Amino acid sequence: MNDSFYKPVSNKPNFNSIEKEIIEFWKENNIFQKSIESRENAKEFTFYEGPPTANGKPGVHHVLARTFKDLLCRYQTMKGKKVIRNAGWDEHGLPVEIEVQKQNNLKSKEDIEKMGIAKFNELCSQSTQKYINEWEDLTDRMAYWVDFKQAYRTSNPQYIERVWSIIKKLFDSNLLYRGHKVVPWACDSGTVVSQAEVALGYKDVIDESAYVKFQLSEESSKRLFNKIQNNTGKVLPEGPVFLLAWTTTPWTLPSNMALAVNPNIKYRICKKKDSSSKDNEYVILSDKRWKILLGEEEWERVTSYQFEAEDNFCYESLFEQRDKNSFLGIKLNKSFVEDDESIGTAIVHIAPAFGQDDFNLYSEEKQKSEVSEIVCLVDQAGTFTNEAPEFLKGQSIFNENRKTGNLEFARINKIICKHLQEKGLLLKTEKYEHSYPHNWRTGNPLIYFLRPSWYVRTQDLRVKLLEANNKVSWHPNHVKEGRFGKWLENNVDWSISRERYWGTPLPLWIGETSQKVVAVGSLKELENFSGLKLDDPHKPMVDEITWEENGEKFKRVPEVLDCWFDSGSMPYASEENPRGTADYICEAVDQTRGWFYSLLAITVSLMDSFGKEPNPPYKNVLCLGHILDKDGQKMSKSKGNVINPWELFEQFGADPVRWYMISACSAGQPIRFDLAGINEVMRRFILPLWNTYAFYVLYANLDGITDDILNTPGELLERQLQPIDLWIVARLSELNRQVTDEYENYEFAKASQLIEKFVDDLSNVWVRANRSRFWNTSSASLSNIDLAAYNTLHTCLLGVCRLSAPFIPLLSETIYQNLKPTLSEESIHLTYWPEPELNTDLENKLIGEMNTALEIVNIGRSQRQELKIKIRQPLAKIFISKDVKVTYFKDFILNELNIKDIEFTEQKERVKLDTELSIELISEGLARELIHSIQNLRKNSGLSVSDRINLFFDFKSEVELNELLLKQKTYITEELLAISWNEGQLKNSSTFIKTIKLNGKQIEVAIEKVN
RNA sequence: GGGCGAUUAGCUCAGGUGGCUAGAGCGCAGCUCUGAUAAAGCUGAGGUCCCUGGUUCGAGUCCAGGAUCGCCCA
Repeated sequence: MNDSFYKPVSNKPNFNSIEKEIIEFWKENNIFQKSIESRENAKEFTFYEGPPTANGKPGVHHVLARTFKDLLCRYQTMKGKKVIRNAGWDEHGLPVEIEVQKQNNLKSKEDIEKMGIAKFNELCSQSTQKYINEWEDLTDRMAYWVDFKQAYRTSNPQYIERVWSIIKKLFDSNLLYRGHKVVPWACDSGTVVSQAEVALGYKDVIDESAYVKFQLSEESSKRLFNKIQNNTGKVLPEGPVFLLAWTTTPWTLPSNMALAVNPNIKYRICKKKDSSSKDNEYVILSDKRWKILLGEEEWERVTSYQFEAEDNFCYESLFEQRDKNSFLGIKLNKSFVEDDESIGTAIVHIAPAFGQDDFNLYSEEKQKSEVSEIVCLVDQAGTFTNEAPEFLKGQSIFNENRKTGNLEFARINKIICKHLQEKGLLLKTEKYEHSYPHNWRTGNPLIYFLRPSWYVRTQDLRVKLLEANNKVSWHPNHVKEGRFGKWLENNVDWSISRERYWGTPLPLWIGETSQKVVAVGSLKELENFSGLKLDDPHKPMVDEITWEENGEKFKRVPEVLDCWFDSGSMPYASEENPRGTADYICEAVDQTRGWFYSLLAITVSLMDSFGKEPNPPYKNVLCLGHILDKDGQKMSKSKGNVINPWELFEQFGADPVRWYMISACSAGQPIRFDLAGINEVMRRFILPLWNTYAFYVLYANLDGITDDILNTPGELLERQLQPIDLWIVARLSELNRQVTDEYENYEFAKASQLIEKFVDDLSNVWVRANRSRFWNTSSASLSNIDLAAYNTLHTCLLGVCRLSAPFIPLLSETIYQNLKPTLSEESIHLTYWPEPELNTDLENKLIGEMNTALEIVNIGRSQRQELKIKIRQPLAKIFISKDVKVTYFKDFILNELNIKDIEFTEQKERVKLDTELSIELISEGLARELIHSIQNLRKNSGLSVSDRINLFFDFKSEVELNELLLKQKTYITEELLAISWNEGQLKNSSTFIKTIKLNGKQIEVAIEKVN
């Protein structure tokens, strides 16, 4: 039918192409722009996009995040807000550099510098552009509305300039300082190795571990003996006292600065039994270990001992006399000094240059008192420096393993142990197998190594960070005080510099002699200092800018910024984004240490430097879990379980995928992504919704329904709405209320479940019970009762589409476009969020009574089943207890149960059936049996719903049956759209013939299509 | 090693402040219904609510300890 009012709808939809049409429609008509412009003077709702790095293809996890980003923005738009959302791209950072290194076979920083930093950075820049088109296409296809034209980009010179101004502000407020950081370091390539890369390179290796004797200083051992005497009364003969420490990295011993012991651990002081020796030798170690390490034969226990803060013991250097001030002595630590029965001595050798715990201990000491600089006797290539003991100077800490060709520590450890052995400072060595990080590219061991780094004093801001966090609504809530709160509570200073190339250059220039630091806040400022104009502030150009001041040369520090600082600066650094607090951000949980943190840390630091109260940069955060495959495994290329979003969209369409993600995701929990789940969503929700829509369109077109007819003679309520119509409208009204609440609470899965239940009620209760009102047998004009059915279904379809438009923007738009009343908004996404149709009292009354009616119907059905009376067989009466309030839905009950009359009586049971069958009832039951069979025949014969037919019967000798059916002739012919009723011999082969069994008796039936 | 989260039917998941005879959807079995539907309805089978203790008249829910999985940090 070409002149039908509604566009015909296929009941075998191809959602992929249907959705693509809508995307085209949006583009052609600038619907996204209109959704913002049409709210020009409205209150703003701010959304910040966490910038992805576009140096890889987007995957399903991006579809997940983008679904949740999109839906709330669309909802808020419908609520009337002006929702500005600009895309963003994170262009800097190590991941990009590594990608480029891989592609160009650059193994080390040396290789990069050989290539030239300018060339390298150019390649990095290109690498981030490579997939932007694909990102945009995917974003488009999945119907995520975000403005790419206004995208902020972290490598944009203006963006960098603004980041500079933030750094300057922090520096001027003394929130920035230069310190050190222990990092995983690859001596072979002279680079830092990222955590992710470290994880790639763990290997089990066997190292020579050493039990080393540190001699207590004379003064300290005197004090120790006195203390023991005072505490226990024991007088110990004089003799050297050694602390036994254990290390798996003897090569760090020359850089030792302290020993750590735990005040909670019980130690044992032992004395050597050897009587031939003049000296009485003592050793201190863990009580749990002395028997094993020393042995009862040669050693005796003297006393137990626990270290205290006042002890303040000192010990002698293991090697040639080093500056005494460079030793901190014996320090207490409860966290990393452990007492293990099978390993160590509970005395830990501390080399701050080569371990994070060691460095932390040093830093704490430094805060308490003046201490010397960190001792680091190995350079960044792994060679002992000139300050090292004579026998080590210029030696490498590595040697090549003859078998594997890889580097190892074996040689240097042997040399050092041998040296200590000769000096009597080594108890013994022991092979020790452990998992140790290696450079995953070269296979050589990494070391933990102290490097200079710039820090933001975020530790001092802990309280303020927590205060700001307090004002944030987290979804799920436990992240606030759990994962994120705990992270903030244990927050340390943020190391923001990286010894790399592709990043925002740190805008700090240092005077060569005075070491005076100047922070530069803009390119203009830089020009003022240097007299040089700079267009692109990246390395290496920026490093060429120097100037002289009072004869002193100022040069830039070599580092670039941590790319998290870039993205976290986004509210302040990008022109494209509105400043101020975001109403909403949404990323995966791992961003607690990433973007969630950098946004907060930068905002709070800035506020602090302006002397303002700490406030968060975001009000609501939705944390998403990670996507796993259907078996709970991480998706990875090597496992081959990665799902390509494009294939999903082609197979199912974007909206079904979105709906699956929304309905299957509990906030913050990992989601097991299963194609079977999308299929289920299709069957459970998408197809019922679509089929209900197709049903409406099919019959509305057949009945010539138009917008005018729906709207003229009057409003919905003036039509002859049946009780059941009011019920489904009440359900829609209730749904509106509930769904709105769930949206407001960020409970999107719950909202989706409510919508699914409604569509189920609409499709399987309301439509099923009201089919006949759409199925007009005669061409007579529509009754008001029938019109009311069209009105009701039309209202419900549009209603449910609007309530689910943020979730399924494409399909809801498709339906809206076909059903929307003339003069209504151009797109469903330009409409305003609907108000509930009814008041709650009326809602509750209608829904409550209908629920009772549904219960009655269930009881009736199960009674019929017990009595073995098919629904097709009409019954005369149903008796319902007077206490049951269902009068309003009387007709519904009678129709559903195929019963003629209802009577409310005093009775024990709620429901009782009158099972007596009159001739009339029997003939009607038979008629319905017959109709059912012939309808199937029509269907199987390929006739269309509206085809007219001629009916032929051969009743053979079944006279009784013939009479019974004749009584129902009118009913049967109307139902079957038959224009003639013929009895006798069946016609020739042009008809469709079937043998039908009725009441155990066989008759022959044929139908013939009328042209 | 630390932090956070999870563990409930074959599968995917619901179960504010303790009252549960533990639910839903899918799947399974039987029956029913069907001219919009790739449907639907009814009935049924299927659970030591991860384990061990504790608090309580009462614990899936609260507390302590442990196990396993995931993420983050060491």
